[in-house]
Amino acid sequence: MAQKIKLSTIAEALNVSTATVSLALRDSPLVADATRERIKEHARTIGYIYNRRAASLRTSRSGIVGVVVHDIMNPFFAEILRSIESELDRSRQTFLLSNHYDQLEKQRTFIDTLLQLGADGVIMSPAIGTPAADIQLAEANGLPAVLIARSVEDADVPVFRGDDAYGIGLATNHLISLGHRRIAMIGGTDQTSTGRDRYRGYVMAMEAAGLPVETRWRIPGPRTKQAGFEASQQFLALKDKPTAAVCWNDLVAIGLMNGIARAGLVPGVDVSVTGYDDLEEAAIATPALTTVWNGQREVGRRAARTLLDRLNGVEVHGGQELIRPELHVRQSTGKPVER
Amino acid sequence: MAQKIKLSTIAEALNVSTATVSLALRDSPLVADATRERIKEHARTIGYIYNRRAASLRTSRSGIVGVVVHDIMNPFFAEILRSIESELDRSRQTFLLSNHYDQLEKQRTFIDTLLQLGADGVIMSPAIGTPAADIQLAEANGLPAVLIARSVEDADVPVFRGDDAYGIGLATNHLISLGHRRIAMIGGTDQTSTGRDRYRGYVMAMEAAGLPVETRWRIPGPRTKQAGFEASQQFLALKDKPTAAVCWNDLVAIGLMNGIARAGLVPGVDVSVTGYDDLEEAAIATPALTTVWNGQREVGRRAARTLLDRLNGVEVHGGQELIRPELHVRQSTGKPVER
DNA sequence: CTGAAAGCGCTTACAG
DNA sequence: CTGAAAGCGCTTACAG
Repeated sequence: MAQKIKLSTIAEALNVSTATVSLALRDSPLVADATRERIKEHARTIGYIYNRRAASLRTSRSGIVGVVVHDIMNPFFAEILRSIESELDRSRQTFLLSNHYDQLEKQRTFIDTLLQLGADGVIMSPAIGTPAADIQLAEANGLPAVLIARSVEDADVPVFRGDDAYGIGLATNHLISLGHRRIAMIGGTDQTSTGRDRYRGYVMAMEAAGLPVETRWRIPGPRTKQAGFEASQQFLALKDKPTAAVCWNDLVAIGLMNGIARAGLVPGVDVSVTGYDDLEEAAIATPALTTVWNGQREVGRRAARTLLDRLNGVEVHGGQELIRPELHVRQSTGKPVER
Repeated sequence: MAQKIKLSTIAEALNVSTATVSLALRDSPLVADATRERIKEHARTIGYIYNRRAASLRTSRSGIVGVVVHDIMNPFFAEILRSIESELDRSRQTFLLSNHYDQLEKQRTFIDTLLQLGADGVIMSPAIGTPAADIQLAEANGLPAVLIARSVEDADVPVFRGDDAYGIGLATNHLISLGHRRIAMIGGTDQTSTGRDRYRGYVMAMEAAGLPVETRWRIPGPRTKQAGFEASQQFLALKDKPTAAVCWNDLVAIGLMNGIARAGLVPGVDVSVTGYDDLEEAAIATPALTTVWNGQREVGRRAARTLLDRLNGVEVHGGQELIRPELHVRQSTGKPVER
């Protein structure tokens, strides 16, 4: 690798100042057209590489936006990420991705890295137990934050998430209207705002219909296909086995249906199952999954836009913005069959 | 946000030089223990944030490693990424992730960003059509590269991937040994080294067993669950319908099985299906999928280690390193049933 | 429209 | 063991 090419290399070769080169490369109208073209042409031919670290040290804007979620491999987040990506792409921000796997320490390390790199902002689905102080620390050091999927109490930043209580109510009421009276709730945890809201939505719907809510019908925990698959055993062994299951998300629902099928029962007939999120996969599952669309693309798009607005100095108010979910009925739910 | 805290803030407060502070914070043995502790303690209490841009401008090491793959949401890559992540984590490198969706332009933009940020290295699954020159450009500008999953002709860098011809041979031979004679190959493309190798492995196994290879039994293209699902129609309408299908990967296989089930046939009985990759999902599919373990974790781990070696100045030789796949037999394959 | 000079916040020889 | 000074490669007032 030859001598490093920098602004001054170009400046010397063309007999102009580095200031002129700098301005020309950034298409400043201050530079005469001819000069600008000459400079850009030369930069291209000698293979000049812009040094963003140097620029950012000077300007204190880095062009980096951090995104941290529980797990990027989870298709729910994957769909959100895709829409954040496409939104950010057009603004020429680089996005730095990370998982925290719900470990506060990992999340802190990532935020620290962003601060060190002088990132312009962060979009995060906060790890379980994130204190408001962690977010305030970021904000206080010039790293504006926008939350997705989960909220953090007392953190005065914008939050975009689905209306979980309402959404799970749609699924529960759908089952009730089909005639189900014993309905289980599988998966989720009380440690997240989402978990609490969904359970509350389920209980409210049951009670509004005058149906009993048995604590043993709740199997908390599962959030993955594998865990849903394993939960099927517990579900099938339940005394007064429910005829339907409201699942935490599509992954749990699909796993549960696989487990039910493995046990020789027919999901959608012997047991009605609802999912949540409406992943691409829901429509091609067997049977096709009745589920609640959770507005992933919308969440990602609005979170990204809001952050970009903040970066551009637009005044943005904190607080939750709830996306309204929709029920998508398919083949995994039907009238109850008693055997 | 108050006055920005920097090295000199600490130096002035404690009446030492910035050099001493800099050394102390990086645990240099050159600094007396007492001084070091005093400095670190003070840095902590006033909330000092290390400015990596400034440091990296000076040292020309950034602590950033780029990783770019076709699609991080694809579980095959997801598993590779997880192992890269855990390997990189212990070396305190930050990793910058990106998708290129097989678009050369996106890949180029990403590599360019890495160069501008002064990244230390890149691990990539090259986009279809990546010329060796793209990789040489990176290397020439001080960005060492390591390839995963696909190779690029004439690029003299380390490559880690599975032995695809051998692996698909395992699946094909398994079906042949069960008595299948008409075997389809679903998915994949001739535009990637992986695609060519897998098709070659299938053809070789068929010919070695003296079986005919009909071009209409090949349905190229599908690489996703959705596409596999859609391909089932074409497959089921085939003249002399094959009794088994070797699929490009687990996603295609699961999609295909869903499509077969939707048509009223029983996958694993009426049609035997094999996958490729052995994703976590393969074991809980219905029926459980017979597939070929493709060594994702191994690929990620070794690619990351090799890159870290290069960063530490260890001499590394270019060229392919093939991970040997293994057949995992489950319920989706059985003796042929003629109707 | 263009140039000379200062400065962003670190680290690294070098001197003591 | 510690300090004074130069320099990494940009951008930004300021002057002309």
